[in-house]
Amino acid sequence: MRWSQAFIPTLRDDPADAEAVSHQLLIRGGFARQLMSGVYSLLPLGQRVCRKIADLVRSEMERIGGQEFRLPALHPAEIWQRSGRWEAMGDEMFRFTDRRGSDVGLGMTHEEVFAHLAGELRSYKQLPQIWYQIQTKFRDEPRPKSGLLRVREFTMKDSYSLDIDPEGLDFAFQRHFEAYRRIFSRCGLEALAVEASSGSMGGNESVEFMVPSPAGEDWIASCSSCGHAGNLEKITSRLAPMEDGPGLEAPERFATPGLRSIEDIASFEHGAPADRQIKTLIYVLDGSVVQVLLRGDHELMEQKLLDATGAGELRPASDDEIRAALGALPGSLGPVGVEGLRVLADASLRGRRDMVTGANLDDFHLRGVDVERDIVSPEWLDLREVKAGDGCPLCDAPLDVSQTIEIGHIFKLGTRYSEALGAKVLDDSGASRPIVMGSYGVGIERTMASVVERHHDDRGIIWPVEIAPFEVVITVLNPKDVATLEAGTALYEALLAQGIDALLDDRNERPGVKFKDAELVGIPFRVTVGPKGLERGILEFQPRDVDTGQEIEILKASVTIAEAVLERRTQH
RNA sequence: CGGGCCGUGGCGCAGCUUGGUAGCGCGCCUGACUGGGGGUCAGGAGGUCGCGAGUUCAAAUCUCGCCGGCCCGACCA
Repeated sequence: MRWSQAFIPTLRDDPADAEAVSHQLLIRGGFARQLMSGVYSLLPLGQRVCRKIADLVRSEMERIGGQEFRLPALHPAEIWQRSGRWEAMGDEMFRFTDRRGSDVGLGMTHEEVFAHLAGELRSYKQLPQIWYQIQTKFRDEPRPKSGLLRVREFTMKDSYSLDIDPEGLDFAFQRHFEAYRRIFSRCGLEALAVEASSGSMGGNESVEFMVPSPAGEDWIASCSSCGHAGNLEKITSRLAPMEDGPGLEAPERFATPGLRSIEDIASFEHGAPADRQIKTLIYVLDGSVVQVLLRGDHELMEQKLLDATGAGELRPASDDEIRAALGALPGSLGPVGVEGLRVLADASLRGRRDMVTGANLDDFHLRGVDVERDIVSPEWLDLREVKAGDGCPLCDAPLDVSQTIEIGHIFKLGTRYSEALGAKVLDDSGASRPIVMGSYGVGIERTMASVVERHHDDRGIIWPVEIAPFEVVITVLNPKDVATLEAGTALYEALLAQGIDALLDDRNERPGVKFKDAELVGIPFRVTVGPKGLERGILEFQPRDVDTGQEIEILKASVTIAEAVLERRTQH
């Protein structure tokens, strides 16, 4: 491609509404443009990068035996009703009614369609299968943000494994795990594999691939000692044991006028430090009011509450609901003596004595509370949010907490979708069995944006060669100088002939403009062709990630450059 | 869905308080000079001031409504 003919609309200034680095650079560099909230056009450069990522993903899927499909984006309501997700997805699914009055949804993922197709399988002998596609997904996100990181229309590679039994699923899952490691590594990303909550996908085990970034929306905890890591929605921690005194024979009420918060009680002279308090939260879980108990210095992780109870919906109770249930308002709530309400307690409270909590009487608290003695049939669950410094659940070393982007998620689904959509095969004894499924996703544009988050400097993007829009840019300093332009063009053609993705910057621009653009756009190698060098028979060759260039002989240039590029293409 | 902010040439912004000729930088077009880090000079094009009502002799500016976008939170395979 000749830059003078290319559509690469670079901008000198960052767009005012771009916050994330990847957003700024992808817009400024001419890779993408916003069409509406959460919807972007990929320009030629962005399309080239995404195509390379998709091709790379495709090659790794084929490597583990994946077969590519092309599936509709338009889905009849019926198959989603069968899996129960037509309702469950709520407003996040784009929906419309066609001219005949049928409900149609835009596909946000393809478990249903693949499970429907899997209904054509008859025998265990046809298994295992890995089916995949790389296509557009639609999700009506409540809040699109951060450029291409969180959007409403995007490209996803999603694959599905079909097996006769859980052991087969385990194997397919492991194969995907390895494929994903290769995919992200080839993209130049060090992705952390973490234990994750499966959310509304169902299933019992899932692993997310996370890239650390300040633009991320997920928080993970990881152990630098043993490598254990998990999404904060999932991971638990080991806490230092608390030494409680004997406490009182029975809880004792005391006045706490105007004291509402854990902090208030902690600083009250007759109170207790936060870790000696019981925090009482009232939630409505699938329509019924429940008590949630945590240690005073802990926060509730709502996703854990959903996962632990299997509930579909959760919200904090209103003040009216709380008063009706407990007779007091937030600030004076406690679990002691409460009957008829489900009590969900974080495991950190187990066995604690001599605690302080609300008395269910406004402006009064109780001291000397013995959890086992005074609370009616609590259900012990892991509900608290892990904090940095908590002990690793496996090795007790302190956990780090970091902000990350989720670029891949792999799930063991089990038989939920195959049962709902009738995907069954006969096993070796002639019995009908539902196919055991796994589901595995990678966001293509999000991966591109994540690479930018990880690979940039103050001048622009620094693409890994494997997914760079072009591998080499030849900067012709003065295209009006015939000899210079001819030398640049000859090198360009020589590189193309060797299969190198080269871009010839033949624009009639000042050198500074062309250098700035090349750096902004992030092409991994730049060759500068100028009259002064030509007189000496040399060109300047400079990798984007290095500060200084090196001189190379013009006669050997195409070979030298091609070698450098090939060396940086990952081996596979 | 709650809270905050913003819509003025392609991009970044000023003008709005106190109503009266729409402005700046960059970019773009033409020409000349220049040619190793966003160069200089000269000339030029380009704006329904988000949309709609209202107030007014007069609205980018004041009022109301709507639409769109961004950020924080809630939510989120």
